[in-house]
Amino acid sequence: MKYTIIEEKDKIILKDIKNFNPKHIFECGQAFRWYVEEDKSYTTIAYGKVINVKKENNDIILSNTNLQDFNNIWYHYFDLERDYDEIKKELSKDPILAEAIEFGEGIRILNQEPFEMVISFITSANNQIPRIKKSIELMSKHYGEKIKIDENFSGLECYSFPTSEGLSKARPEDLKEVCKVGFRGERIVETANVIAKGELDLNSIYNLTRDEGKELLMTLPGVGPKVSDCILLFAFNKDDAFPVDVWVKRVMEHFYLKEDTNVKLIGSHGARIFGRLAGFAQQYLFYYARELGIGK
DNA sequence: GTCCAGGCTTTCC
DNA sequence: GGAAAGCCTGGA
Repeated sequence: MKYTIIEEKDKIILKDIKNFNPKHIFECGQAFRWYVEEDKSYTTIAYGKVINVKKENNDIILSNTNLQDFNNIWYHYFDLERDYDEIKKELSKDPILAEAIEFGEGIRILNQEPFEMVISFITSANNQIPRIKKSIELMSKHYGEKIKIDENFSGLECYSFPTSEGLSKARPEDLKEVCKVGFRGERIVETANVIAKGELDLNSIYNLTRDEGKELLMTLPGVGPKVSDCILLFAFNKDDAFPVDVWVKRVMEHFYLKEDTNVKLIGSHGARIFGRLAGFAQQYLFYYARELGIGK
């Protein structure tokens, strides 16, 4: 990697780093626990920590952290071991993707926590991003742990995402009334229960293929084809997963298929033309379609 | 076994 | 008032 890591008090600076834009990363649909600050920086909660991510010219400044957490958590969270130049070069052979990549040049696929991804994407079904974010914050506040934050950094209260044990004890009615998850309440509690009891070991999925992991995840209540692909891509590094949501359906029909096509066929088409990089293609296309309103 | 319609909570545009 | 990062159920 060509960038330089500089350590300052409560800060890590990634100097001259390419392929890293906080807006692109957080707003390409993979994450829900982020907040835009007045200076256009992003504050995010993950792995029980709170950090601020700011782009200044060619540098990225991570605040409220240190070198130890950077090495143990954020380096992998931001997928810094991966060479995005190579991915972009390969995908840019497709002229449509070349344009989508230019538009969302700073996208990276985060490595997020499995249980949080499972519950977040169950919550996302037939839902809207502002409401999904709100429900996730409410679940964290009521069933997670309060995170201690240096008051010099922020006076806000932040909570870690709940554990499976924590959420398994929730009542579906409370998730509906307090956390505003609607009909997804039962699914969330039942899924948390299965995982808390060890009937499904999420960690086993790291060693499975996309298809094997998908089959296992789809046994969980509220997890279907689309949600399972999101979990596989955003938590388990299955880069060939190609989640087909309404936006990807629109953009694929608009640019590639030229006709109304069912979701299953769009998924197999994406797998065929993008192969092992389908997940990255999906993220560039999703961000492109959603920001520009393509096909709407 | 596959495919499809209808229902689901509530918020957002 | 329709749509929303879909899933589940029942029937053909």
